[in-house]
Amino acid sequence: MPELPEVQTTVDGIYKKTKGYTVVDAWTDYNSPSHAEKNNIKNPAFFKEFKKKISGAKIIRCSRRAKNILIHLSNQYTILIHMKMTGHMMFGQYSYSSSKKKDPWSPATLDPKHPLNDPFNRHIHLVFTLEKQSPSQSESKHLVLSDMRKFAKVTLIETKHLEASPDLSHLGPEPLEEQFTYNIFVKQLEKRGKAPIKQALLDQSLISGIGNIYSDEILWAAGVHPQSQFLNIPQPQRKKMFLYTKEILKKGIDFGGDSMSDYRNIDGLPGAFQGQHKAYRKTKSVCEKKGCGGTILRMVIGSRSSHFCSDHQKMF
DNA sequence: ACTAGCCCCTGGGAGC
DNA sequence: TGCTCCCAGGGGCTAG
Repeated sequence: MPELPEVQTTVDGIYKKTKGYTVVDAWTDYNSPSHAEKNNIKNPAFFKEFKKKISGAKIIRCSRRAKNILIHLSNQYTILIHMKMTGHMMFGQYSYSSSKKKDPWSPATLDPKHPLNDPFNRHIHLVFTLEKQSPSQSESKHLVLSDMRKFAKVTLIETKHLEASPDLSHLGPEPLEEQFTYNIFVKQLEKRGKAPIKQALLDQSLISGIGNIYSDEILWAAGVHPQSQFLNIPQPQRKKMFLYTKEILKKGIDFGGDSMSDYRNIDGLPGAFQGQHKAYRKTKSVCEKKGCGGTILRMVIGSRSSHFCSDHQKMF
């Protein structure tokens, strides 16, 4: 599922592929007005306005805040995309078939082995048609959102109001920024110092961008049991948690994200971090820590599954 | 001010 | 083979 490293990889990919392109059209089949928020393209009236406002605008920059993709347009608006569980963005050439009611968009290529033909890439519910305005490159390209379970949220915010918007204003600091120091890490986690540390790490208002996979991996590396309370964790383990938070998130980016589930990059290709897991979804396997010999267990904490070593992850 | 639990959604896997 | 049921979970929301 897209966490900080997957979203960062996506954002970098979108920027590389789409900078300088102009949005000329948008299409969606998200349509759940009974549950949709007012400011979400799942609301048909909102989508109509959304499409009108983004059409003709140029993509000038792309950035990330927590697990949100931010596509900044030349007209002072920013498209905000939260991919939730199963969303991922891809860039390429697609064609539309009006005869197919379900998933009518497919890659223009017919080669079944082409990465865009991966079944996980065939749940396209949002399409931006992009054009370069130079006559030599007038061919249309598409930036699409594949989202098997349709949890994604897409909205449009005036760029100057971004940080103050309800989507971003509650978010805690970015763990990979230089300003994110050990003191800030401690200060943030102390706010929920009595909650299981697993839940505190997932709390986006404390630290941004960590999800279920990376929190399991950070706690495994630091040797901390997921049910420990932060207030009881001694300083050496706290320092390890801090260092591994940065290190493991960076490693996730270096490996191109985690595709154990359905995350794919901008080209429709899987990342490789799933091969690096030490804990997440390794239930019943032998702990890989040198000389440990423990077993990876699974436990539900805060209605999220948590994976940890029975032996070297200590309860504090 | 907490937290537990529901909800959105669909494909994959287990069990029969 | 095919049906039913359970599970995956980010984050918004409500109820307690």
